[in-house]
Amino acid sequence: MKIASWNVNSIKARLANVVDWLKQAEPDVVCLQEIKTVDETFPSEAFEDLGYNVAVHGQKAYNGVALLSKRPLEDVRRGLPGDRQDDQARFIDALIPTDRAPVRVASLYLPNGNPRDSEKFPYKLKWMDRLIAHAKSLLEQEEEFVLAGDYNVIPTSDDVYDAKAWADDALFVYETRAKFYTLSHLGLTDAFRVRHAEPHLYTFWDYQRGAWPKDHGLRIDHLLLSPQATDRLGDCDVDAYVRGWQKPSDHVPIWCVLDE
DNA sequence: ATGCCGGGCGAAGCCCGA
Repeated sequence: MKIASWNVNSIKARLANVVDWLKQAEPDVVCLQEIKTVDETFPSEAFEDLGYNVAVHGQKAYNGVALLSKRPLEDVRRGLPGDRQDDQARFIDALIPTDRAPVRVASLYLPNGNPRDSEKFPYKLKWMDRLIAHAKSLLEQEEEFVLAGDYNVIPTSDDVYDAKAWADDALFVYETRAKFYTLSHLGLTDAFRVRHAEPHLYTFWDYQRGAWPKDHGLRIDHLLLSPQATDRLGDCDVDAYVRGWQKPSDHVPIWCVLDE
């Protein structure tokens, strides 16, 4: 089962790209972020025509996440537990049956957190605390799971083109990375790093300053796997080529295969 | 790294992203 994650930066603006990529990549499950639209205007038909079931947790103009799956999407849950005041659409998960154990797949869009002296930074850290608590409860329930999405976290200096330039950014400061390590140290595996040890491989390149041709990127989209999912991990890679297409997202898909 | 690009909203120019 091939599971992919992609921050598309507006599903309406990116629909043609997403459909073209789906036809080539043929993922079984897709986690989308920054769809930037409400559930009612999400272009579900385009994906249903390709054989996908669709679950959406949308929001007008900002954020918004969705799941596409060729297998059934069961027990769909919208929103990250832990803060009833939080109305930003940044989390959806569902249980997906497979030939082996069912896998719970989450599509998450972790807050950016900049500027660091604004209320956005503590919101990011609190959101990460809630994600840690959610992962703990999934582990306690012994569900096999994949937490996929745009984490807005640069895990190490190997994951950024210029670590010094990003030293004080909310994606890379110590508090952010410490939360990410707390999450992964629960026993989760950064699937990409199982298959790729070499530094300076990215999932995001800014639209500005010629970041793509200069390969000034960041690795901020991640697939974190539970222990049982890690036991099934096959290949894992980034489809960087779509960044070179016309009208690209600034992020590219990351995917992994869970053996069956 | 300062939003220079790109999207939403809504019909110009501001908000937002990383």
